[in-house]
Amino acid sequence: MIQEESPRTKRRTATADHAPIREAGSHTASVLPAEPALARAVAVDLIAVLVAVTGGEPRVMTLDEGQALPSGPFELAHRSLQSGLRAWVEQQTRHPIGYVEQLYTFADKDRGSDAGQRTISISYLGLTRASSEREAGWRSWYDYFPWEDWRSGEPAIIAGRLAPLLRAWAEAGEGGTLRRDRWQRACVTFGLDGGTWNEELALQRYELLYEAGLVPEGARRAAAGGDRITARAMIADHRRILATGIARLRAKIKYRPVVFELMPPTFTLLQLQRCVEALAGRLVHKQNFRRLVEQQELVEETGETAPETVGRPAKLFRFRHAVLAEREAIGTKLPLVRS
Amino acid sequence: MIQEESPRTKRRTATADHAPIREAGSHTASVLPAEPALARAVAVDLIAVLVAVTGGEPRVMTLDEGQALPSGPFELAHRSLQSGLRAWVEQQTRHPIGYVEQLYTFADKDRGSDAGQRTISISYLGLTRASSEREAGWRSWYDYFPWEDWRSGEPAIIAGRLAPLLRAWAEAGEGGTLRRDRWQRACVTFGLDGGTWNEELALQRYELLYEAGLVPEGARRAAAGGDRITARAMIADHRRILATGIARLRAKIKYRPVVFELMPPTFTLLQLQRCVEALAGRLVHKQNFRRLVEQQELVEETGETAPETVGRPAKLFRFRHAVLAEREAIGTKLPLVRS
DNA sequence: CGGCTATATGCTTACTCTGAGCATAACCCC
DNA sequence: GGGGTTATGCTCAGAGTAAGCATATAGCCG
Repeated sequence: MIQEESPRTKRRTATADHAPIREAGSHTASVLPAEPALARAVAVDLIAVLVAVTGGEPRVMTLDEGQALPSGPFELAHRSLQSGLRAWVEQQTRHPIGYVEQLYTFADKDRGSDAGQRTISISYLGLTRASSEREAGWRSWYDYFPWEDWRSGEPAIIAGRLAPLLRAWAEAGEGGTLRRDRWQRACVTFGLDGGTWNEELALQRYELLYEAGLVPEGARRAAAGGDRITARAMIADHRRILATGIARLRAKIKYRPVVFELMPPTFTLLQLQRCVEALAGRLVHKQNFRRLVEQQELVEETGETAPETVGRPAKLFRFRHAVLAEREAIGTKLPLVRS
Repeated sequence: MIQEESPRTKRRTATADHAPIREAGSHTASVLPAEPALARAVAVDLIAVLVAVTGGEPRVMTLDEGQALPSGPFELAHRSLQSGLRAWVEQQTRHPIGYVEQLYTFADKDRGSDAGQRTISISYLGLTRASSEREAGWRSWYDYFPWEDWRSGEPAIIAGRLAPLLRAWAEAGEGGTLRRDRWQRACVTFGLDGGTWNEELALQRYELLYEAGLVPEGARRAAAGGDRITARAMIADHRRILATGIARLRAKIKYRPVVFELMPPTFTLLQLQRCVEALAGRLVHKQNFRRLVEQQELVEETGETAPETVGRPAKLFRFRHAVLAEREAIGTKLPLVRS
């Protein structure tokens, strides 16, 4: 439900059409002197989707028994948003984070606690190398999105639970157009009814489930309580932020060499492939994957071979950091197998 | 220069390694009761990169004689960030904005006026259909980035001014590694020395010029004042935000059908092509462009032909809005001509 | 009317990219 | 040495795409 605009807002904007949002000459003063009350009630939070890959699983750092993403207030001492986040996270994990990227900034009204209080949440995606020890807080992100893991074929939960629930939701819509529209969206995002699975749509899928009232976070809109899906949830909109991070990372590994931020200094090509597969949630054609990685000169041989091997020993590679300077717009494309 | 962390920050984070950024159990209260002072000094601004294409030129809405992007405080009355921005912009332009997308959130310290005051700037990209009348405030974005327009071949400013200035900057670096690194970055981003031009690197190019002290905004680092480049500048970091918007839009038109947000209801394929070319800053192979647009079924014929034509009359098309529902991950790819 | 110009539109060709599969190599174990 | 396992090399066919040739349809001008 849309709240009415406050009288002050109305007065400001209705006086002149095509008037600049902010009057000329006042740009440098970010808070207009006339409206000091506006600054009072805003708090700024930083939220991190911190990702590592261990044991063949993509992990995300969580708190509170997996119910929340790490977050904390943005402080004046921080030079910038990113450095604030980076400092915190590096203190947590002891490793430097190679890669930090801003995800999205949220400020929906229902996020804050009381009225008149508002929180801006700036979320970041961070990649870190897996630590050898198993630390607390790291959870497989497929605990939260079991339908996103297609590495062993289509997850049973889709045909078993999601598809029927989504169809019921679609058919509960009022009007033929709405019904058709809902079902089409379900088919497109979840690859139902002959559609193909697109791993990059993780966020859209979660949002569709939210809209359909099929996740606990959307409980207010949900009809009955029995139609939920068996997956781990999170407080507030943290699971949505996680979905945002997953979608962004899945898209990014295809055109930027960011996977290497998750890898140890040296690795075999199969390890690299498993890492990509863990993130993408789907399998990759081995030979084509090697071809792509090698012909793009993303890696170079160390001359050694991997220890503790079962079959033929694999060569060890390291990331060619030079590519970061040489080119801007390349990455690891995924030669995906047809299902 | 990196500021020291405040004592409070140190105390909070140094007590326990691997401690959660925010203690378990306190997630829903976005501002911790123990730190009410942090919220006091933060203001939130919305900044818009509002784009239209008129007269074959990509235009951006500006204020204050082209020196600033429209911006304004985020208010409590706004339901969400995006709705706040959307409401404002629609009141300005009278047309509904078809497309709004968040760009980036900035909070660098030097943005605010006094110490102890901090501004968070959340920037958005908005697309609107060109209005027939020529309104004030719309400026070609190539006024700000003349090196970005390759539609008539390589802009003279690159070989004439930028390349020499960048080379001088590179050679002024201390140490062979730094010198080589600087020059390599210049070559990659600007396509110098046999490299190819990549129109999506608009932001990196601006940032390189900033770092080299070649734009007035980076004046503090600039050596002499005479080495600037003849282009229109903006206050604060507004030109950087504009570059962010340009880069984002140039990338997006290749995989999402957002160009149509800038087109009138019906148009010829050449008009569509000119619009894409204006945004991308480079020419496109006509026949291949048509093939791509048609075989992706992005448009449908209206049955009419364009009036006021010079040569053979062109068919009129309209955007097939159905594609937005049918597919998620398609768009207008650019069959770019080789230079 | 025929030629000229300008745009629109159709078609072909060569080349690259990529999904997919076959075949071989190098190691371990028994 | 045979079987199992992983690594690695190579080929092939189909899709996608950059580029160019050719034709169609209009206005204009002599």
